[in-house]
Formats: sequence, structure tokens, C-alpha cells
Amino acid sequence: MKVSRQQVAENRSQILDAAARMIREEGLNGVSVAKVMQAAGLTHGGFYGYFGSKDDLVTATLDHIHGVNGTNSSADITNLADYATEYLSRTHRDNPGLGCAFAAIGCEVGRSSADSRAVLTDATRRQIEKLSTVTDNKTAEPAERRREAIGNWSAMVGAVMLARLVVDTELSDEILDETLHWITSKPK
Amino acid sequence: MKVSRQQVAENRSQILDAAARMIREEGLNGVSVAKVMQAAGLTHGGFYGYFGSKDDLVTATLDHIHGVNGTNSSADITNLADYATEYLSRTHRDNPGLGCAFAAIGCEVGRSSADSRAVLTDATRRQIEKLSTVTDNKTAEPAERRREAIGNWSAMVGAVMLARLVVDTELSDEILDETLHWITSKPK
DNA sequence: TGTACATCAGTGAACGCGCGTTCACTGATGTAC
DNA sequence: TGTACATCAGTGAACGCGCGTTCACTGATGTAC
Repeated sequence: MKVSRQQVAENRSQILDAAARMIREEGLNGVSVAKVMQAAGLTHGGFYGYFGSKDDLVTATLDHIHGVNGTNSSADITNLADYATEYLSRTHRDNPGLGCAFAAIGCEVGRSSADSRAVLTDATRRQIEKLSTVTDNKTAEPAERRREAIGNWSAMVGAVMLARLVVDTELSDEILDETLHWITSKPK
Repeated sequence: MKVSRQQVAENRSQILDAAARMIREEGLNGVSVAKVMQAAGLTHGGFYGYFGSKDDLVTATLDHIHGVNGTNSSADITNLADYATEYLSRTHRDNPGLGCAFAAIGCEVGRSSADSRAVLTDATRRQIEKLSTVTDNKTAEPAERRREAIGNWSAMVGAVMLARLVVDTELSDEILDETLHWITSKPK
């Protein structure tokens, strides 16, 4: 049965929202086209009216999350300590479906299509630029501020990934807490 | 056809070596039991004489790589700058099959079996302890040295993962180089 | 505004494929004498 | 040391399953008049 143009737009939005959550929770290979469509309230056959392939969906979903106007990119970063505190929080660790795609599926995207990798390459560039503007030593050379941004971003992504795979809650908490402490208390 | 006990030991070793390389190169879902067995010079049917399931193989492989006597755990770390230089090298980035499993498949292991996660949890603990002994400010409190070890380890793992997913070689190189610089030149 | 009809979003059966796993069989190994 | 035979590592066909993808069909939408 045909459906209104508005309904089509809403359906596309729901497919992307479902994919964004499920892909971060279950990984690129953990979700199937059928599962995403079911979560969006549709049947799997209609999928190819929206996307050309599963890989297309993955690329569009990464853009939906971390693209220029993506759900995880829209807000500006105004303060390193605040941002790092939220990024390295237990809430973020325990809710990958709403969080950073780099920490959730970065390894898998590295083996994924060039299009998908390109989307996260741009997101990485923007993230480094944003973090460069909020470094603690505001008087430092731009190159030095950029270096700090890169080091801080690597540490944040790595810490959340490690905190999620460690089965010992105490060690997991420690990784988050100490990485935060390390980032925020390490001026030159 | 039956095979000598020595041949059995060699076969098991070759299965683990093949799995260790392929799993880090292609991810947990990128390798199949049949592909691993073929790479080890055997047919897939014999697999279950060595391991109870594919998940068993994954756990054994992670132990083979990062276990107490694993291929990537045996050497002691004597110097932070040397270790970080090698870890954050282009060689490591471009040869995931021989490198750190955390950077290669950390995200996926976080969604894997409790047994697999437990193996890497122990490896994480040992790695943090090792890095704690080589921190630059040797006079610091143990807690402070441990904090540095955790921050440095998070940054190393995160940087290699990011460097591998970024399609722009220049940005990828920059992530490796600046993270190394950030780690080695950040005494309190 | 009302009607007739072309469009096309969504459905669900079907496809070929590779996956993890099982199993009857084979024949070299290694043991019992 | 030699022989007879039980053991069991490896083979390859087969299984059921879920995957990505296709397609004939349905019926509400939205356009042409």
C-alpha cells in the first residue's frame, strides 16, 4: 500500500534512528536489515526503497550519528573537563546505543567500506578541531593545542572501548575515572 | 586418517596462529571456522576435535595472543618511549594481524562471550601493571603512576584504532605521531 | 470540489549463499602381546 | 623386534539457519481533468 510523502520521511527517519541505536549496541554484523526494519515498524522488503544496500545504510547511519548535523555532532564543545566527564561517564559506557560510534564500532568501521570510513574520517577531523579550541592551555601554539586535542580524543575513545570490554566493574570504573583525571590534570 | 601426537600439537598450533592473524585482520565475524582451518592446512570437519565451538576458538586465540605467555605478552616493557614508539608506528597500524588485539577487535570483544572478555580483562590488568613500572616520573606515588599507565594505554589503543579507520593517510599519520608526542612529553 | 486513474511505498514469499555444526567413514597411529 | 588390532585425527557430505537481496503483487496516495 502506498504511503504519504510525510510518512515516507518519517519512516526513513525511524529506520536511521533504529539503525543508529542497534548498530552501536550490536555492531555492524550484529544487526540485519530485517531486524532494523522491524524495529522501525516496517517489513524487510521495503528496505531497498530507502537504501541501495546494507552498506549504504551503514554509511547513512554513521552520517546520521556523526555527520555535520548528526545527533552526536550538533552541540559545540565549550569546556574540556565537562565534555570529558560526560564522555568518560558510566552512563556513556553503559549506553552505547546513544553514544560515540568510534568507541562502539570503530574497529569494525576500519574494515568497512571506503564510504563509511570517509564519513568517520570527516567526523574525526571536526572532532579534533573542536577539541583544539577548548584545550586548557589556551595560550599555547596552535600545533600544541592540536596535539593535546588528538591525545585527549585518542584517550577518550580508547578508554570507553576498554571500559566496555573489561568484565570487572571496578577496573572498568577505574579506567574511566583515571583517564578523565589524566586528561584534565595534565597541563604542561 | 589418524595422525601422530606431535602432528596434533603442530596442527593445534597452526590453527591458533592462523586464527590469531585472521581474527585481527578481518574481525571476529570476518573469519569462519572453514577459512581458519583451510589456512591451517586442514578441512573444516576436523575443527571440533580441537575446539568445542567457534566461540571457544576465539577465547583460546585471545589467550594465545594476549594470555600470560601469549605472543604479544611475553616481552617485558622496559621503556615507555620505546614501547609507545613501536605501538604507535605505521608498521603496527598497517599490520593488524601481528599487532594488538585491543586496537584490532576491542569493540567486538566487548560484545562477545564472557570468557573472551575475561581473557582480555586479565590482559588489561597486566598491561596496566607493566606500564605503571615504566612511567616517566618514577618518583611519583604508585596511584599516580597507575593513572599515567591507564591514560597512556587508553591513548595508545584509541590512537591505533582511529589511525586505522581514517582514510586520509596524512591525518592517520598525524594521529599516531601526535599521540606519541603527547604521551612521551607530558610529565607533570 | 469531485471523480478516475496512474503512481509507487510497503508486503511477504522466494532466491542463493555462507555460516556453525554434525556425522559416517577412512586409514595411519600406537598399543598389547 | 614383529604382528594384529583398537584407537582416533582428519575428511567431506549434509543439516538447518539467517543473511542480503529480488520481485510480483496490493492498495492508498496524489494528480489530471
